[in-house]
This record gives sequence, C-alpha cells and structure tokens, in this order.
Amino acid sequence: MNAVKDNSVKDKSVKESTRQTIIDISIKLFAQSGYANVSVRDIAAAVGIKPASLYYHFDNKQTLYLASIKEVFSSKAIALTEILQIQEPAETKLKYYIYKFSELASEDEPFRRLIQREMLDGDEQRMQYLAEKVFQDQFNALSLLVLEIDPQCDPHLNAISVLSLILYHLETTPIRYFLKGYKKQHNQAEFIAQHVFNLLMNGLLRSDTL
Amino acid sequence: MNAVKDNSVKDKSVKESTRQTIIDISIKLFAQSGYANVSVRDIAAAVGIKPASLYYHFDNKQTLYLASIKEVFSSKAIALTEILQIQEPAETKLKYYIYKFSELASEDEPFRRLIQREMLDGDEQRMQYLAEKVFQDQFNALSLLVLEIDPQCDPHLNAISVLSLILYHLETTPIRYFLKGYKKQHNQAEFIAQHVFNLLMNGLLRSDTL
DNA sequence: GTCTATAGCCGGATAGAC
DNA sequence: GTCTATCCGGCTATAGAC
Repeated sequence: MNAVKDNSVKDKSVKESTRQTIIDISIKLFAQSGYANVSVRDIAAAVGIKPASLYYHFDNKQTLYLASIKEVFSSKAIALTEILQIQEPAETKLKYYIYKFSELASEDEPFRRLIQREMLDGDEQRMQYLAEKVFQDQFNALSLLVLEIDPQCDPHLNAISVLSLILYHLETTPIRYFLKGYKKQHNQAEFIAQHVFNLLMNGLLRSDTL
Repeated sequence: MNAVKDNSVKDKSVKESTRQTIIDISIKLFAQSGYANVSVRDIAAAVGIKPASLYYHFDNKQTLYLASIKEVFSSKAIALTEILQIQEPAETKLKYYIYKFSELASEDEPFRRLIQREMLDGDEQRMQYLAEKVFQDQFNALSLLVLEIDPQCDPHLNAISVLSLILYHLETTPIRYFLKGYKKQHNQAEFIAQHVFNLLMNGLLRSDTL
C-alpha cells in the first residue's frame, strides 16, 4: 500500500537524518567535555548547520542532552544483556562475561565517559533511568552468577567488584600513564579481562604471570 | 626578638585567613558541581564577600581552582604516605592499608569527587602533578607490597585493582542505590574494607559471609 | 528545514573609591 | 582588603525571512 514505509528500514548507505547526526555528534562532544563545556554553537558547528537550526530539532540544550544519553545508554543496554544469556557453567559464563564486557567498555569511550559524568552530576531521576533501563537486567544476571559461584556471598557487593575491576583500569588511564609500571597493554580489553578473571578466581596469589 | 612571629603557629580558635576560607569553600563547591558550574559570584557569596574582593586574593578563577586542588590533594598525600610505613608482614600490611584507605576515602567526599573530575577533565600537566606529588610514593609502596605477596605478578595492575575495589563502591553509590541488593552498609568504610581484603585473599570463592 | 539577526542573560574580570 | 559600578564577551533561545 505505502511503498514509502520501506524507508523506515535503515539503509546505512543512505545519509542519516539531521536529527540523528546532531545526536551522534552531541554524544561525542558531551562525553569529551561535559554538558557545561559544550555550547549549542559548538554542536551546530560540528554538525555543519547554524545554531538556530538546531532548535528546529530539539526544544533546548537540556532536551538534546537527554536524547543523547538515552541513545548511547539504550543502544548499549541491548549488547550488555545479550552477554549473559548463554548456557554454560558459572565460571565459564563469568569468564565470557568479563571478556565481553571489557571489550565493549574499551571500545566505547563516550559511553564510559558519559557514565562517569552522570555518576558525578546526574540527578536522581536520571540515575533511576540509568539503573532501570540500562543496568538493571544485566546487574541482576551478574548478581545471580556470582551468587552461583559462592552461595554465601553478598551478590550486590561482588557484582560491583567485578565491574569495578574492569572499568577502573580504563577510567584511570590518564593518571596511570604517569605511574610506575605503566604499559600500553594495561588498556587493552583482553589483557584487562585476563587479569580480572585470574584475580577473581585466585585472589592476589598467583593472579598473573608476567 | 619578634613576638608577632608566634602567630604563625596556627591556633584553631583564631579565625583563618580570608584566603584560606576562600580555598576551603572553593574545594567544596568545585567538588560538588565542577569548575564550569561554579561561578566566581557563587564562591564570593558563600564566603560572604563581593566578587571583586576575591580578585585581591587570586589572579583569576583558574588560579583559584589550581590552589584548591593543590590544597586538597597535598593535604591528603601526607596521610596516605604514612599508611604504608609500618613494619609488618605483607598480608597484615595490606589489610591495614585497605582499612585505612577505605576510611580516608569514605570520609573525604570532596577529595574523591575532585579526583573523579580530574580524571575526566584534567589536562596532562595537572595529571602529572597529581601523579607525582600525590600518588607516586604510595603507589610505589603499594606496588612493592603486592609484589611481595606475589613475586610473579604485574604490580602496576594489581595495585590499581586494589584501589579500584575500594573506590568504585563509593563512586557508584548514586546508581547502586537503585540496583538490587543495595544496603546502607555498602558505603561504610569498614564493610568495604572487609569485603575487599577477603576478595583479594581468596577470590570470589568464600569471599564473604553474610 | 535552514538561514540572518538579535534579544536578553550571566559570566569573568577591571577601575577606582574608601 | 573590601567595596560599587561597569565593561564586555559568550551563552541560550527566539523572531521571522527564505
């Protein structure tokens, strides 16, 4: 009936909508410099339009920011949830999760930085959104997994510990660069994953071989 | 000869200098809201002076910010270095370190937030300052400690892992509040320290008892 | 849907009196 | 050392032509 509807199936060769371009560019800029340090002028310039045109697509800067974080977070939520679906023994599953999550986290710097920024400046409402729409499912799955490995443990505490080990190495890259023993490898997904899995299985003893 | 010199020994009952008051208040405000979101007017109002008066004490906003982070970081550096001076077996020393560092980190929220902010927005110069003047000594000491526990390990990697486990629980408090299994205890220094030490000694297995 | 032009506000910073 | 008064630049956002 309506042939035009087929266009709703996105063809990557077709130029994306201006609205989407604005969001994509905003994600990068907000992640890099933070909300207050990115002006509507900066975004418009990067997109290649005038600031006034931007207000045709979004009501104001706040709205654009919210659309940007929703976009980056919800696109990630799908990938994250999928990781924990496989049927394997608990330890294998954890190993797979750590490797996959390290990979996703090291690939997507804007995602990581926006989370860091939200932890500092996000209001309660945005935090709840982030928790429920992005992390809840996989956090619950990860909690169940660590509980399976040790039925005596506090799953919330252990799940956060797993995530912290992976993310903190990436978060601290800028300062670690100046600290003793820094190697480029320390920022590579596979290297981090290997270290974290060993540490979680054995503790500090026999945790790594050089 | 000069009796007035005795005033240089600070008496806590004496009102501190305006310059010091400005720094103290700036630390709190910058930590809470970030550099760009705190205006010179905000700071002046909180101090109880007019914005113009502030420029008698500091050249500009940047200079005031730098003085603030130097103050908060260098005051912490002393406390941190002291922790690793005791003579004890490696494991005891690590346990002591974890408990002390958890305590210091959970007590001083501005310190933690300013580090988080610097990780996101600090330039290379400030990062180098932070590394060399604040963290270098104790990071080296912590590296040696984990190396003593496992001579085969990568000390840089393990030292960061120790720090990550302690700090990430505190950093993620706002979102953890909305995640399953959250308890108030999870933010208490001693509780975190106990969990981290167990995890580092044993891995995920037998890491905690509820 | 994008433009030019501009309103209106708030920020950092300075001059100069007291 | 602190004040009042003020400059000026950058910011978000709107009006209205094309």
